[in-house]
Amino acid sequence: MAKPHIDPAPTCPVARTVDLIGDRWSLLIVRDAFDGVRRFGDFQSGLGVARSVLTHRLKGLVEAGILEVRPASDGTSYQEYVLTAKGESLFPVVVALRQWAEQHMFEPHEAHSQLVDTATGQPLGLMRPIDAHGQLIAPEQTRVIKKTL
Amino acid sequence: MAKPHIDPAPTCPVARTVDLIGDRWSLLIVRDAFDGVRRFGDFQSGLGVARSVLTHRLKGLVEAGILEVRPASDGTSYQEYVLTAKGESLFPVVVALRQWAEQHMFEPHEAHSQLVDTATGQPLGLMRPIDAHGQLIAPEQTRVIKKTL
DNA sequence: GGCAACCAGTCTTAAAATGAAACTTGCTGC
DNA sequence: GCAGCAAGTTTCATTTTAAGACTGGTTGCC
Repeated sequence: MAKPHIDPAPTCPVARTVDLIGDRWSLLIVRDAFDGVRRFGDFQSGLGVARSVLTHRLKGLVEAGILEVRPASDGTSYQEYVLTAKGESLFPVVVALRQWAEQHMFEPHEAHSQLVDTATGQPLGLMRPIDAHGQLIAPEQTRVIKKTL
Repeated sequence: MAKPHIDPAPTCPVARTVDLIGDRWSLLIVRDAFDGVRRFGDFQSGLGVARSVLTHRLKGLVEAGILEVRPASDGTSYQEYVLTAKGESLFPVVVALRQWAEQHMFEPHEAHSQLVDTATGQPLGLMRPIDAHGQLIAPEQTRVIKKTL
């Protein structure tokens, strides 16, 4: 793409996040990281992404503080990419995305992987937006206000 | 990007969703749609996206059943792009993304737009992954199982 | 009705990102 | 020591994207 001449620091949180992980690979890297993938080669073969692209994405995610590089835990002198606390906190995003897809992107008879509670083997509860008191809230009951400070 | 030679129908829900809305614009289009934007020109000027790209994205979102085209509500003979039920159900995804960004993508002093409950003016409650009984669940307490049918 | 302005795209072109695979270094295993 | 692996980097052809000119139908207004 040509150099996008857009706001480098949008005040909309959604826009800022999309700037960071709004590409074909970053979110899948994060998903794999939640699954325990840590090594360059494992991300590469698991995702089928070009090495050069993976290099850029990992670098971007590290710079963004979502992943961090650390020495390999298996004794070798290679390195690993591990989710930081900031990266771990993307869990709700990944779960929301997954739940939406499970409901809307598969035919009834179509097989798909599923995220379950390890303890019980049951799928997670549905994530739903709530108001300040924990009551379910619909899109029409919300609005975006300019800025906060 | 060169023609990505990847699985056209991955069994991972996250992957399938990323194939659909994992680009710099689709999610922002959906966000604007939640904000009431409906016309081609309004999406275009609001996002600053190239017209040709917007055309492709809108077409894709319509084909995916996230938006639908309908005659303009203002009496003109133009058309509008409106969220379908499937599109509306992306609300939790957008909210989760927004909440993550509000917490992690802004400096403490930095202004950002905010999503609030229209009735009370208060920000929404935090979305959190829960188990089948509504109890908070952490990433480490979950795992992905192959397929379901 | 006539005409300038507008809407929603399409077309063109140059810059940037991607995919694929070869190439490079520094480990590892034996 | 040496064959092979890990993690990148480089190269090159292809695909997208950005930016903006261009087009056909619609609207506003006199």
